[in-house]
Amino acid sequence: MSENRAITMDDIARLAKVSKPTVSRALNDSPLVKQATKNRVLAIANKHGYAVNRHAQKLRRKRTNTIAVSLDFGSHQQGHIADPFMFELLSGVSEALGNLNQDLLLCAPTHNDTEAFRKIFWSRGADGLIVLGQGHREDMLNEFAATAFPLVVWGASAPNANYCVVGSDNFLGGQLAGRYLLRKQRRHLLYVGDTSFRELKLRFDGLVNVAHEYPHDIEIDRVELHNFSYDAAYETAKRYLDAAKNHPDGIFAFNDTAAMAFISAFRDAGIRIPEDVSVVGYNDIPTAAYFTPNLTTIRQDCYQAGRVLVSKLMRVLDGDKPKSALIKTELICRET
Amino acid sequence: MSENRAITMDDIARLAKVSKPTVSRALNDSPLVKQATKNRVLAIANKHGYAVNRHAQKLRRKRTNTIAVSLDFGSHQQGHIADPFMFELLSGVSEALGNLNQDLLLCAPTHNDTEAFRKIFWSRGADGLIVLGQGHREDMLNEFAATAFPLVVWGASAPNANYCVVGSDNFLGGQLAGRYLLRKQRRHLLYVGDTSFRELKLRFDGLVNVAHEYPHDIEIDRVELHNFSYDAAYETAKRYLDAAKNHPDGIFAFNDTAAMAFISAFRDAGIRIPEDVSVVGYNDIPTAAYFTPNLTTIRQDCYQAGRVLVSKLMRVLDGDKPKSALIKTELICRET
DNA sequence: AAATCTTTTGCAACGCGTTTCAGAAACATC
DNA sequence: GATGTTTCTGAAACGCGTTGCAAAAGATTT
Repeated sequence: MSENRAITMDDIARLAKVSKPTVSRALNDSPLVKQATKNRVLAIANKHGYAVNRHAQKLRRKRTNTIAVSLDFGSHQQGHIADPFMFELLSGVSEALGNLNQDLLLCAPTHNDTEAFRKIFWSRGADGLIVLGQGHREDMLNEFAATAFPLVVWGASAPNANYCVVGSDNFLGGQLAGRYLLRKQRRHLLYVGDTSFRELKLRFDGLVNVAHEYPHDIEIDRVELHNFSYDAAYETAKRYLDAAKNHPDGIFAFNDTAAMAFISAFRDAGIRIPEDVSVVGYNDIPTAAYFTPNLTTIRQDCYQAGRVLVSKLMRVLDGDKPKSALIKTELICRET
Repeated sequence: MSENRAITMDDIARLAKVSKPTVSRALNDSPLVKQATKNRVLAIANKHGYAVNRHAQKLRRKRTNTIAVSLDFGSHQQGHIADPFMFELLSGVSEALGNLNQDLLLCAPTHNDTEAFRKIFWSRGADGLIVLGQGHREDMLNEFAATAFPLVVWGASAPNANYCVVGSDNFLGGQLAGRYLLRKQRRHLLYVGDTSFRELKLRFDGLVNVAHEYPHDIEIDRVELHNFSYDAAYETAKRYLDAAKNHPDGIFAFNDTAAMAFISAFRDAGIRIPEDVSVVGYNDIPTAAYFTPNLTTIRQDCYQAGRVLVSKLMRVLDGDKPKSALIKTELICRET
């Protein structure tokens, strides 16, 4: 075990008394090699704990079987990190990649991610890129896609996007939330979220759409929330309540954290929830189910999301130009 | 942009009218190359968006500048995933690795991770391994370490561990929780956690230690919780309450999720929290601060954790045998 | 047994940087 | 101007698999 030089394919070849190409072919289960030879080579390789040097391999082949995944954790300074949902999404992607025997190179984008991503790609660090959370980088991503950079993005598809986007059916999500609130006899709705993000705008649109088709007059407010932390949401809720003459009776928040923050702020202001105000969140993060009150929310299937993201990317790698896709989106009703 | 053949170092050499080795040295900022030449080469390389083929590079050099990180998400079937704290830890590790220009290869261990890990290492997929959550795999890890497999583990150090372990000061964490509960005049404590995990045993020990040094008689119960999901914890809490004649007035749970589950179960049983029972969790996950009631908990500094894990591993890679280390551990008191 | 076709195997080249070592160029010393 | 140093550059080899192609071995046909 303690040889200082790593064991190579040449060693295996010598031990098996065949040539190096034969070993290579045997390990790759090539039909060119006789079964008996294959067995012998494999046995010897196993016995010696041989593993192909993947850099030599990747150098020669042109595929690296590695997918870069970009996930914005948020910075140390900001302190707060991505929505817990992103973790589940990462989990789904990880599983899907694992099933396809692809390595997962995790990248936390920094200030100039453009350069970083390009570098990874140009240097053959990965065959393609999965971006979890496009944020406001649509232009960059479009530019990437234009230069045949294989990528797939989690989010909402822009009309002019020339790359494949996989995401929750945000419009439907908004509709589901809207219908739920209207069914609860709510008439004055509040949407909480930064509509400069395409996903969040679609959720708002879905809400508005349902409200407009409703036979009664529905009032819809909107609070633009530019910071994703709980504390910022809480503060925003406070300010909103201070400024508003009458408070809404239904809230649809762009994520569960914001929903929880608004619930807390409203409660702290003496408003009863769920009696006076119904609230719907988004993502069904783990704590949503046991928040007090249990949070009604919109769930996305993160495992399906992972699978779809990965399979789309594989098609991109094959030269296809797959269509964007929507992930199963459903209301999880937790009214007590 | 659309040449089908990727640009190589030879191309840059030709364009800069120097030899390939000179380009290599210029890109690596070697003192052997004249500054003027360096500038010229770099300019040309930049202009053409050249990036070193990292597989050729890694093949030749013996370091890959890649660190594998093993993170157990839990399986699709189980559905539930790792503690949110793991996400923060991953974030910390990611940041620390990024600062050192190391790539992060994310591995979700499967049924036979032993083989998987070995393969990664033997195949030069990574220089070393960071294991987030050793679980019950101490033997495997010991075996790994014995064969000069560079690894660092997040968790608690076993007496016989021959690898470096970085983790929260679990004993201190238990003490902090214990002191907090005793300060609140609690006399009948309950520890919730699977003490077959070394970390969780230490937390229990810390609690017991403080109780024993206390001038009054303290009763300590223990519930072994083998499933990490909220629902399982809730069920366990229910069963515990059904079986117990009198309930405890202080709870220390091995993580925040379990703490929340116990709080909910106790409340659902008509027990007032925090009036009747004080509860302390562990990890300070994002939702802890805005759970109702706000959860008092033990916080670990995940960024420091990431930094320490990475720097220890770097020392292992340099042939050192660094000592295990404890991470800053503090009580976050959120009594209202 | 010779001729033909298949199935297996091996030689040599290749992919793309890095490193060793020798040699050229530039500069200093006498 | 000859000699010795120091600084810089390039030729060639190397790291380790994979692949094109030719050759060997074996099977089949005549």
